[in-house]
Amino acid sequence: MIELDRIFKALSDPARVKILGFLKSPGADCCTFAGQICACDVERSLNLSQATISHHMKLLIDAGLVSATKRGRWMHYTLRTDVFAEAATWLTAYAAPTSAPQACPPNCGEL
Amino acid sequence: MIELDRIFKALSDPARVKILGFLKSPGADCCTFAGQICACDVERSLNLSQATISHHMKLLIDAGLVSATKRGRWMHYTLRTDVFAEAATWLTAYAAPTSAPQACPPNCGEL
DNA sequence: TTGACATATCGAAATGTATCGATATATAAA
DNA sequence: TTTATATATCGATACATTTCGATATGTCAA
Repeated sequence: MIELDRIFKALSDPARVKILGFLKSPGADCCTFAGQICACDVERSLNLSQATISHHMKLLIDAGLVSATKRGRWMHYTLRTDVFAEAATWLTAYAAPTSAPQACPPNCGEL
Repeated sequence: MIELDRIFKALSDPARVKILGFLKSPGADCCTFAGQICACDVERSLNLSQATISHHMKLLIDAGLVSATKRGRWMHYTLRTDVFAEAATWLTAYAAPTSAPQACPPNCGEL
C-alpha cells in the first residue's frame, strides 16, 4: 500500500524530479550495475552538494519511488516502476468524468 | 503544457487531496450545477476555515487541476480531467523498465 | 592498521507553507 | 440604498523544507 501524500511530496521538488529523470535515462558515461545507478553519477548530473543529494535520495527512498543497494562503498539506485504505476493509476481515476450533473437549487449554499 | 512541479506540489497536501476527492464524488446532498461543485459544500466537507479553503482552491486552480466559475455569489469548481490525464501519462513513463543494464567497472565512481 | 574515499547525519540559515482571524470585495436581497 | 452573505485577500504565527559546511560512519586499499 503506497502513501500518496509522501509520493507527491517527493515529486514536488524540481531537484528530485531531475534525479528521477536521471535514474530513468542516465548518461552513457555512467557506470551502472544490473540497471542500478551509482550515487556518484547522480551527484555529477546535478549541481548540488553531496549532503543535499543524500537528503533527496532518502526522501525518494522513503516515498518508495526508489530502491537502494549498498555495494561496497557505493550506493546504487533504481526506480521502483511498480510504485510509479500505482501512483499513475490513482491519478488516472481523476482523469475520467464522474458523477452525473445535478440541478442546483437557486439558493445554493444555504443549509 | 502542464507544470509538473506545481501539480505535484498541489497534490502533496492531504487537505487538497481531500478536496479533490470531494470534487470527484461529492455527497448526494451537495448542490451541483452542470457537474460543478459549490465552494460552500467543499467547506462543509472539510474541517478548515473559509480562508484556508480559499487558499487551497487557489493553489489547485493555479496548478491547473481545477477550474472555477463564479455564478452569482457562489464559486463552482470542476476537476480538469485532461490535466490529471497528462500528469498520469508523465508518471506512467516511469512505470516501465528502461535502458539496458551495463557493466559496472570495479572502480565505479572514479573519474 | 592506517589513510583515503563514499555516503549519511548534524546543526544552522534561509525560505516556503498551512492555518487562522480580521477585513475587503462583490453580489443578491430587502 | 442599505444590509446580508460568499469568497478573496491580508497579516501574523507556527511549522516544514531546502540547502550547505562540518563531521561521523563505514569500507576499501596500501
